Amino acid sequence: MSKYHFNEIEAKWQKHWAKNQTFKAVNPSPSGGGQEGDKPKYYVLDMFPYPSGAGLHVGHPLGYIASDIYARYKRHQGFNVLHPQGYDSFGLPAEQYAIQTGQHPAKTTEENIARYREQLDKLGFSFDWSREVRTSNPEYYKWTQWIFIQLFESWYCKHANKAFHISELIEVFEAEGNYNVEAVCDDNVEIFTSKQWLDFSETKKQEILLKYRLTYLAETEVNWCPQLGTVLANDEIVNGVSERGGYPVVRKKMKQWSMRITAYAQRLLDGLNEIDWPQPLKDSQTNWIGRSKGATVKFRVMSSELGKGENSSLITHNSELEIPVFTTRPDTIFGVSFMTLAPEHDLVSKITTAEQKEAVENYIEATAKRSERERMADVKTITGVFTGAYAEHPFSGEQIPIWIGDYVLVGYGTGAVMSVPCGDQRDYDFAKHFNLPIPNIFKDADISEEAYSDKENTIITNSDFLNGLNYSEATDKIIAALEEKGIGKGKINYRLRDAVFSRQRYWGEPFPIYYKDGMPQIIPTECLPLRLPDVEKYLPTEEGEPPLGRADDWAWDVEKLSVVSRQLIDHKTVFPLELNTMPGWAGSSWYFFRYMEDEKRDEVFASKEALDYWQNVDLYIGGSEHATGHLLYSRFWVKFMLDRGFVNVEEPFKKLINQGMILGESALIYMLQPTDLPPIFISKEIYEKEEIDLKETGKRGDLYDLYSIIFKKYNLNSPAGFVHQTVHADVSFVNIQNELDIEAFKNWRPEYKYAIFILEDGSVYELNSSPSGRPGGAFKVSREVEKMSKSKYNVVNPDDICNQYGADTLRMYEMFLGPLEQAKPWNTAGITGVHGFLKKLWKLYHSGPDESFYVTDTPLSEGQGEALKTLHKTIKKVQEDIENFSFNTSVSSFMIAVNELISQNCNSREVLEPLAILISPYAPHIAEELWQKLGHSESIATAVFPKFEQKFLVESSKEYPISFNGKMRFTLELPLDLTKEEIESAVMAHEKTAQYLEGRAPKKVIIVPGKIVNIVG
RNA sequence: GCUCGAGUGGCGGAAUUGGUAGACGCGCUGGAUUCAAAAUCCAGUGUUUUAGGACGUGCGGGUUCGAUUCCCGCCUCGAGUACCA
Repeated sequence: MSKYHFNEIEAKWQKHWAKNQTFKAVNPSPSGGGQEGDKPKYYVLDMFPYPSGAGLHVGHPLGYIASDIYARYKRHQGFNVLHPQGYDSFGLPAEQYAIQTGQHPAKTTEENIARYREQLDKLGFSFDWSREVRTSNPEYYKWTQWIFIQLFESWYCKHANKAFHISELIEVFEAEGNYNVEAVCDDNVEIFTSKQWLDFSETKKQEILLKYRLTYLAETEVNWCPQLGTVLANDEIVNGVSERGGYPVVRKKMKQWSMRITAYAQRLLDGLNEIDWPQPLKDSQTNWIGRSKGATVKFRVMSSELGKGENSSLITHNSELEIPVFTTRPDTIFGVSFMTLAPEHDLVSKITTAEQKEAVENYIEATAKRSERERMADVKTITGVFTGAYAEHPFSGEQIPIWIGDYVLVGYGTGAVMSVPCGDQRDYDFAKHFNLPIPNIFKDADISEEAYSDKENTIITNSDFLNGLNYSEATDKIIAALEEKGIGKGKINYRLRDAVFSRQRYWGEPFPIYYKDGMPQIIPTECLPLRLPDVEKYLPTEEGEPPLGRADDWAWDVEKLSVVSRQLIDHKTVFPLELNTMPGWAGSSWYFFRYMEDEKRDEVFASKEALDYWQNVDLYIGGSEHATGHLLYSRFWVKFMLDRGFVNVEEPFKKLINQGMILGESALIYMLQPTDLPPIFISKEIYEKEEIDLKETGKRGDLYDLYSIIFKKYNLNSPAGFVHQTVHADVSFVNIQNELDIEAFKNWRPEYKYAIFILEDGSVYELNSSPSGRPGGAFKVSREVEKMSKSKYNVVNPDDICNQYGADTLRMYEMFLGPLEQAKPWNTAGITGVHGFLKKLWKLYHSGPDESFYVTDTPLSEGQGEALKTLHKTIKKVQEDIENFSFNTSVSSFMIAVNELISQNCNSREVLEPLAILISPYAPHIAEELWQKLGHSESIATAVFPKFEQKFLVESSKEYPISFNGKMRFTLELPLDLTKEEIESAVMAHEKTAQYLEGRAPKKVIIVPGKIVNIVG
């Protein structure tokens, strides 16, 4: 009578939840009272998606399902749960699409969001949509701009180790100049007194302040991608090409906004100890920040004319030039035999001698031509050139030749190294290649083949006052000596660079900045948002300006306090606005705070009460690809916002889980494309057999005979070469046996319409063969596991699965696939098992006549304890599993429980009611339906999670495994309250024991009560 | 190269503190039901065997009464990162 009609049930409850706002989170009232205020809070967040035109595929929901299970579980546990969702809706694809079609990105974004929402709703997530955010929404990016202004108006004090308002810095400048200021700032800041400061012009003051601001403008060498017409951050480049599109990237100097994230390097590192994140993710942040401890040392350049003279005693130290280097091994300073500068180093042109000038210039030109990618790919080739100049060793006074080489990177450290060939492999290789001396300063170390880089197990020698010391002793002593001489000091260096924050794009947040006398000025915060202007085209201008350069109304009137036409720019009251926009990570670096606010969104980014209540994200779920992007930038912004008192947490995400990627199983087809024929497709086994035969015998076989028949038929000569290629077929044309739907495939592409197919049985399928006369053989494709992508036609849409099996099945199946954090290929082979389970679950509650709902209220009597045992075993397991994010194993537990309860003919409310709650985080729709049938009018969402009671699991006896020498031989049921001695005598008395002992006396009997018995003998 | 992770049946995977290896599901085999099919239900399913057993968690060793689990050395695969001084 009542079958499991999942489609009806799911639609019904999705509608019900939306209508009743079942999952709306409520902030406690400011007075502190209210029902919600009594509950502990819990904040579960997914990394919000970029709404792409392709829609959701089955991989997207994996993390959302996991977080939804957790959020629902926490509601059952009595928490006030915040589980919101939104869209990271600024981004390149919408803009690329706009360039191609002229369609406004806002419109495509809107459409894509609508589709995403429809797909998400079908999966039954318990999101509170009333708090949705969209980063491209002006009401939202108003606050992104606001935060930018706060960064602009802040500086970082190294002494207090936090950020302060810029006005506090100005006060210091006015009172005493900048002599005592310890700030994170540009390298080239001049020292001035308070008087000098007061005498500076306004523009000069602004210029100086810009060197201190946490976001600043600087001429920086950036990764420029000509095809995309924009700058890319380091984490947007993969293997020297752009992450999106795979276009080449070149180095280029541009005036760009940067974020002084380096100010926070140490705190970003330290914070990792406070948060519960996967170790690999923490490791990659640690590597990205790249802390290394060492020292800076200044080497004085010798006057080059004298330096090359034979009589070195004549050399005077009158050279003004110094080369600072950073080294992690100051203890090896007496091993320095040359120095190497990066080709781009500023000093190169100043120190190069006349004789070497030509060689050096040629070398610099040659390296500049090599792209970053070539330079990276070709690490083996050693190149370099001598500058002709020498430096003086700070302790021995020896002259050290100065070389340039492209193994030294201008962007790291000081762009120069002191080369110690005996201790560093790169220096060693360079020295060998150019025949430079390799003095050995390690006692008993063999450096005939390679450098000796083990710093722990060595004693320094040939090193003057460092002789006989080990690494750490020598390091301490040399740093003290350097500091005493004033030519160096201990230093921590970070690999982390300041983050470039400008993008030459349209579809991003406009900077709230205009330019007066070339200096950036902020737009008053009360005028925000500064809305993105309309443009006719989304491309850069002919002059190479970003797309915003095309906007007519894009100037700032300081009197009217509004955006006006560019025509009106007079640099007196109307000024040009910034043309760049912010990068994708701007909006995603603080969105988690926005969800906390539900009412005063116009007044604040999030109110103090909301921030105080929700604090930070308790559980964050998303992909590991954001390890060094989003997850680092968010942490940086949160630390900054804490410093300035806008929020009250040091870290945004307390616990983080990376869900593994669901991969697609692409369908690949072998193809031969003759010049005058439609393509010929070859079934998998036929092709692969031929490949093997060809390899083994060197002869072409059956497949080539088939080809010649085909070619003959069309009066063609066989092509000279048989070049096969593989093409992707849409996975929807392929069934579970990897057989292709040939007709669907032919209709897919016009060029395949007349294609010829060689089937698995060797027969040929052509256009002319009528469907009835079609040969019996199937056509098989080969499979390859790849990332799901539109271009590989391996995308599986969750909607199809939902229609066929239901959202509850999809949810449970995705969890059942394997551990959450593991990457796994999508394969629907097992889905029927999970679907069958839900049908059985339904049946368990419908054991009445004609499959009608039947649950009895009669309490279980003594003898029916088995059902309660099953229930409590399951409660225990499921609760542990959820808390350990081991969702795959709890699905098995549910299967076991339902199988057992069916065989026990259980229909008791005492068991079936708690079971419905247990399962509701996983399969919420069926659980709600059963809950309602059980007679409840309230949603199951906040029903109290069943309490595990040990008493139902107490056993009186145990089936002991009896093993001999560690091998299990038989089992023996014994009461659990026996002592060791009693167990031993019971086991020894058993006939099988004697049989396995074969007359030997046991040497030893190990008894672990409640676990095992092991007899050694 | 470096860092991290993983190797278990035909497949996805389980075994959370060292204690009966292979839970659960898929697939496969046989059976029941059916005119037939779907669906459903029942039984079996690591390999091997002389039917007692032997072997079995990437490979080789070790610790232990006992190792998928701990230690040492290797192999393979995956991810990240890369001339970082």
